[in-house]
Amino acid sequence: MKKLDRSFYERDTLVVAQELLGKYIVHKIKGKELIARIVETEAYKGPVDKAAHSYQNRRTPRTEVMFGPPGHAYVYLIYGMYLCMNIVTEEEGMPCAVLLRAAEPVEGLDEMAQLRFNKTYKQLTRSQKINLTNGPGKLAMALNITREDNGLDLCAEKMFICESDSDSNFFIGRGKRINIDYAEEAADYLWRFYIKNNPYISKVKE
DNA sequence: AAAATGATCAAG
DNA sequence: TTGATCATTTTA
Repeated sequence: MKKLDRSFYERDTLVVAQELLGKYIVHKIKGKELIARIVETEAYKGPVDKAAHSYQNRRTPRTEVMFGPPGHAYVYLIYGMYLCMNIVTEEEGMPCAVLLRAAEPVEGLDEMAQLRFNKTYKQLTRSQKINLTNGPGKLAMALNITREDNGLDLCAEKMFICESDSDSNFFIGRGKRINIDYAEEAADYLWRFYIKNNPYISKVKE
C-alpha cells in the first residue's frame, strides 16, 4: 500500500473528499496497525461555508490547524463526548478540511473492539461489528484517535492514508451533510460523499 | 425522544 | 466570567 503525499491533499476540498473514499486510514498504535477503509466523508470549505468552524476565515485556537499546510489532522471534541477526525486540505492559509464520517474495519479488529466495547472482536454481536466505525465519533474511538493527534502530520509515520490497490470499483453517492441545520443555505450543499451500498456508512435520519 | 457531557467562543 | 451552542452516540 502506498502512502498519499501532501500533493493529494493540496487540492479542492470537494475533490479530496470524494477521492478519499476507498482509501485506507492507518494508525500505528503500540506496534500494531489499526486500518480502516474510508467509506463516507464530508467537505468543509471554511471561507465560504457557514457550516465550517472556520467560516469567513474565522481564526481561533481551535481552527488554527486548518490554516496550516494540508495533510494534517484536525481533531476536535464534539458534544462534550466524542472526537471528530478531519484532514486539512487546500493550500496553506485556506482553512478547509474533510471530515471522516465512516469507515470499514480492516485490520486491528480486536483492538478496535476493545476501544469501542471493551471486548474482543469475537465477542461482538453482529450489530456491534457494524457499529465499530460507522459514524465520526465511533470511527475516532475505534482508531484510538485522541486530542493529542490534533495537528498531526499525516504525511509522517504515526498516522497516514494509503492508496487502495484493489476494490476501487464502486459508485459514489452524494447528499447533504449531517447535523448542520444552523448553516442556512450551506445546509443544502451536497458536500457529503459515500460509497453506495456499503454496509458501514453512517445512519442518516430521514 | 432525550440524556450524557465539556470545550469553545463571543458577548457582557 | 458566563452561557448557549454543538460536523454525536447511546439508551430507552
